[in-house]
Amino acid sequence: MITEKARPEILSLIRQHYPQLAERNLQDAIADEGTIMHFKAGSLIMDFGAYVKIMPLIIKGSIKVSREDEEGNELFLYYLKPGETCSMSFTCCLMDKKSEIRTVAEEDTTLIGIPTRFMDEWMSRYPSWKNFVMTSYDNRMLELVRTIDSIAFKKMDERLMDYLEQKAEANDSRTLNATHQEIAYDLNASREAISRLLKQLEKDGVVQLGRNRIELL
Amino acid sequence: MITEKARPEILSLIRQHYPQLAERNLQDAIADEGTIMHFKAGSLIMDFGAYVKIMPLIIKGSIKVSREDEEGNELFLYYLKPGETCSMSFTCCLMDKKSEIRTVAEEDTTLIGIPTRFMDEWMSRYPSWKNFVMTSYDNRMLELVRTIDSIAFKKMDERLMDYLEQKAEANDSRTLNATHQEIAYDLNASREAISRLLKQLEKDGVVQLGRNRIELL
DNA sequence: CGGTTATTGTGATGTTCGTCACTGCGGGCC
DNA sequence: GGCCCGCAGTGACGAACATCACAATAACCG
Repeated sequence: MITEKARPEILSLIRQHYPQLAERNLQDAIADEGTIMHFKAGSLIMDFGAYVKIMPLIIKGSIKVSREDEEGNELFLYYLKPGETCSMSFTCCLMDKKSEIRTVAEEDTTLIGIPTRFMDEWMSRYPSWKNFVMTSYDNRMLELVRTIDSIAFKKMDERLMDYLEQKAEANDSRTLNATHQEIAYDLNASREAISRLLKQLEKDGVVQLGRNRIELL
Repeated sequence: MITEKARPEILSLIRQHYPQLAERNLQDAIADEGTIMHFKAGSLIMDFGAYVKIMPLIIKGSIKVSREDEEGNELFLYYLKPGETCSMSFTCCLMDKKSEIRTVAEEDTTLIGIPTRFMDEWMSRYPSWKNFVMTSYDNRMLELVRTIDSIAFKKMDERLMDYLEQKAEANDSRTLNATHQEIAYDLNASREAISRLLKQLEKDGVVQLGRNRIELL
């Protein structure tokens, strides 16, 4: 992970990716207090149980958010993309609580990290910040409900297709690099089941498979 | 549903059930704008797709929150109890969006309804209101993540036990009135499966079954 | 190039439900 | 009492995976 302070650059990035944060004073505050951070694809940004110290405003790339239970079962929840933030971090900040989720850089990712101590103050001071935070919450909530729908109501083949589509979008590419085992972990399924379903999808002409590679057609 | 304006009573209820909303001005505002509402057990408070017009502060009873997909599959999410509010309503208000959930009174329930147009203004004006809203969001988020854990990682017998425990708590009674079919709907399972699992739980000495009645031991 | 390791394919078998087709039971109501 | 009807119990069968045990490739590396 590489960090840098770069006031003018932050200003420009915010204006470009977060136009809804329109107040000049807020933009200045972000430029003053924020830090540009770079994460390499695959690097762990925040693990379960970690105390969150920054709130990320994502600029470039994408972040995979997932959940793990006590026994180590893992489950993919959703991706965060540029223009979005992690609402989970948000409450962790305010409440000084441990993280319930894990975040990993899906691609090479750039974000502006805001130290948590400003969250609360800005909520009262800048209406557009308040709206941004509330909207983020709402979007994440919706994302979680959709995840619930998916797990509760859909069968594995459909969940798999949804997953592949989401991953393709997060990576801006219809050709995905992933092993069947990794996918199985994300969907909390067995590798064999995923292999067989992928084979079926290939037979159906929906994907093309290679070693470590899945191409969506 | 019965509603009433009752300024002094609202003041007293708020102080009793929402001590964290400590600001006098806020309490006055709630008393001025809020309405006491009563719902009979089983009555529908808000359906899918409805536009939310009030935010409920629950005083007495409990509310069942559930989700339904396009094909009509239903799934129980969580209960709301006194001292809590429905964060989902909250964003619906702000964004003027349709509801993603259904809420039904589990017991006879009393709540204070706050018209949605005050939500936003109060957020900026009263820090304790802002904190209350943020905390509610966080709690609901956590509740959703726990629901995901339950569906994704647990088998039906464990989910059933969890469900019964939650229902017992919501109803303040270890003796529940419900048909196997109703439970099956809430867990998105088949009646037969629930019947068999309950029978097994009875054999294990965990519950005692009767017609329309389940007693937790 | 050969050997090692990561990845994928495949068959056999078991478990957890879902579905279907009934039976039995209990309570209310004519 | 006899009749319904909603609820609960039950057996048979199948579908959707999980699990286990390997075989078959493909990549990688000294």
